[in-house]
Amino acid sequence: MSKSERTRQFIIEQSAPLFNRKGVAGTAMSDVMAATKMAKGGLYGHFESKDELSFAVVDYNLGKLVEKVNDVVNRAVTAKDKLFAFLGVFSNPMQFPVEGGCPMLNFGTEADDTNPVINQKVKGTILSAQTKIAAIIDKGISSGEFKQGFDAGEFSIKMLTLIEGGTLIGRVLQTNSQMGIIVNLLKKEIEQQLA
Amino acid sequence: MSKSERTRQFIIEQSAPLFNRKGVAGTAMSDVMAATKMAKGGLYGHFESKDELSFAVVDYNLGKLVEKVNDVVNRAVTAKDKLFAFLGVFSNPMQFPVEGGCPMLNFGTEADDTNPVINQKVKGTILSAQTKIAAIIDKGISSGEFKQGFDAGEFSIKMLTLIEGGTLIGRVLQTNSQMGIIVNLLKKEIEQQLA
DNA sequence: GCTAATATAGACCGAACGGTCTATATTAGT
DNA sequence: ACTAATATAGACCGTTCGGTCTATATTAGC
Repeated sequence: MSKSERTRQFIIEQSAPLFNRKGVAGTAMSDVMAATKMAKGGLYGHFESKDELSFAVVDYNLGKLVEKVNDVVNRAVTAKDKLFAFLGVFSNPMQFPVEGGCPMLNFGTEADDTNPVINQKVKGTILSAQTKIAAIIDKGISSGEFKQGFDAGEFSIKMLTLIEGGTLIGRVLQTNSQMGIIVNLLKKEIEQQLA
Repeated sequence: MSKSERTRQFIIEQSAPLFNRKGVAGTAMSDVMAATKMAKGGLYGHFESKDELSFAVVDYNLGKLVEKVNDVVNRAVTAKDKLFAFLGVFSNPMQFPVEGGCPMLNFGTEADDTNPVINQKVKGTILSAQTKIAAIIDKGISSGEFKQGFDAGEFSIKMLTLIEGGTLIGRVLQTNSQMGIIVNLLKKEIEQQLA
């Protein structure tokens, strides 16, 4: 990795929590300057606009989340454990790879009306997350771990919806308790589908 | 209502969709000037800062939603119908009283880290919504409409979480279909709790 | 160690931001 | 209809925004 590439990556990493916490519109290049301790000229040598930086940062934040989920899911063996591991990432906000909460939620709400590029990125992440959940369930059914009747499509939608809704409510209420209830609820449902 | 009060209300109403769509940080006073066709001096005669206006607008948007929910819920007679009516408000985005989607979601995500005043307003609305759902269920249990075992606390959390999560995902994916699935799921669960 | 390429700092720019102020309309009370 | 109070327009202000440009460091190849 060249020096330029390393610096670019450094800028993205330092900006990631800023954008995730304050939003794209709410984060100024001066904030990025402060976080990186670089001057404006330095930054604009690596990104030709704030837009370009924000796209890279959104990719980074979404990517970190996906990476984390893949990581814990792949470490688990059974389908049930994989689903539980997936839930675990969202059940504890401290476990989040980037501070500021779930980037799907943060960038999803900000971008929906105003920023089609970012909207598309979030869209892709949400769809792939649902697909991933459904795939785990389908595999679990094939292997005989889950009942035949387990509706993978419906449950994957429900699970991700509850996760995102729970994240929002948890952040607004500044408590983890409701998310705990939600996650336990989902775990119970998963266990009921064990063959 | 005095002229001043009417004008103040007019400004709030014209600004409401702006803030709901573009967010507080994303909406400029120049946008408000355009929407109201008033000059800056006129606006600042009624609000001493953008902050004060944004607080009033958030109150208005949240209030309109609560009002709409109360309206349709009160019109229903049975507990089941009340819950269904509640869901109906969120199932169709066209039914929303203010364009730009659910203000709990919009302002909730924007404010969580940056704006304690707005955060508190959203917090209050979410809690009162959950309380309202739980109250409907409890009444339904008392009247014998619902089973004794219907867990009002848990279900109210689940229902609002699914609603908010579904709203987010619906907005990001730009489709109503997942929300339809979520709402049907909730309706089925409610019907299963009928005595 | 010299040189060519690259990376960076920081002064600078115009535009847009939130906000103020005064002169002028407009209103409401008598 | 006159006047006192109120509401409004729009010029103006300092600040901050995203972005540019040039002079200077710093790097990498030979």
